[in-house]
Amino acid sequence: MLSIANTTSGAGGACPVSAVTRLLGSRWTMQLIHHLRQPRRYSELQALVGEVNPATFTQRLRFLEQQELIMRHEDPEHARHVEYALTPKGRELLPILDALAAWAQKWLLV
Amino acid sequence: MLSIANTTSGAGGACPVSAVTRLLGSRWTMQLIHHLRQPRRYSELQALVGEVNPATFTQRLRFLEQQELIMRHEDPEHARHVEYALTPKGRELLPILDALAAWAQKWLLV
DNA sequence: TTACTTGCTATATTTTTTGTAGTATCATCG
DNA sequence: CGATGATACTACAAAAAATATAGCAAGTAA
Repeated sequence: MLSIANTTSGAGGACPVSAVTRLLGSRWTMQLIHHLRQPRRYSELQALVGEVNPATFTQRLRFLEQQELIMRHEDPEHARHVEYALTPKGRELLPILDALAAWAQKWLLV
Repeated sequence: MLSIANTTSGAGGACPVSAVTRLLGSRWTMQLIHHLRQPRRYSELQALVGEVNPATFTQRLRFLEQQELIMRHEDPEHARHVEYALTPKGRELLPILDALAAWAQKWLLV
């Protein structure tokens, strides 16, 4: 039996889909990861993602860092130069985001 | 000017990932679709998804129906019997949810 | 020196989500 | 036949999340 199937019965506790949405479900998260395909600086990322509020944006970065989906790297030579990059854990979401993007291309942006 | 503007996103308008998150980004949405692998009645779905608030839950169902990801079917014989099911558009998200679940299995649930 | 950029933080306001209660309609049981 | 219970919601106040806007310290460029 598939492990996905038997988790559908519970009250959402151990269901992997609900586990995922606790990580990726809040606003901007998926865009953020998407735009971190290559390492980016704070302001760069902010511009790419769009109309994000800086407080939310920073909070999301901190959360994703804490969950080990991204890494924050501050250049000690030049402070004020901060780069964010995906961890392996985060990088493995990219094919899924690609699939979502393909779905969107097909069904949304015709 | 840097090449930020001519990428897929710019200000988030036409980026397929941001388009997707406008549909799936709010809470419960992905769980909802996941549990609609087979058609379900309102209360059944509610129990599966877990601790959802009924107002949010209904709002989400209405929104997904409006976006044509799910269909609402009311049995005319027995009113009060309502079933929700995925449309083809919605059904094509299931492999992606499977991939997310697999990612969760690997990285989240030991 | 002065102005500007970067990577944030602070605060008040708006929007979303929640908790809890309630309701109309029907079926079923006694 | 009336009481009881389930179903599919709706209503409304309160809590939580997101937003707009302003500001700030440290560095960099002119």
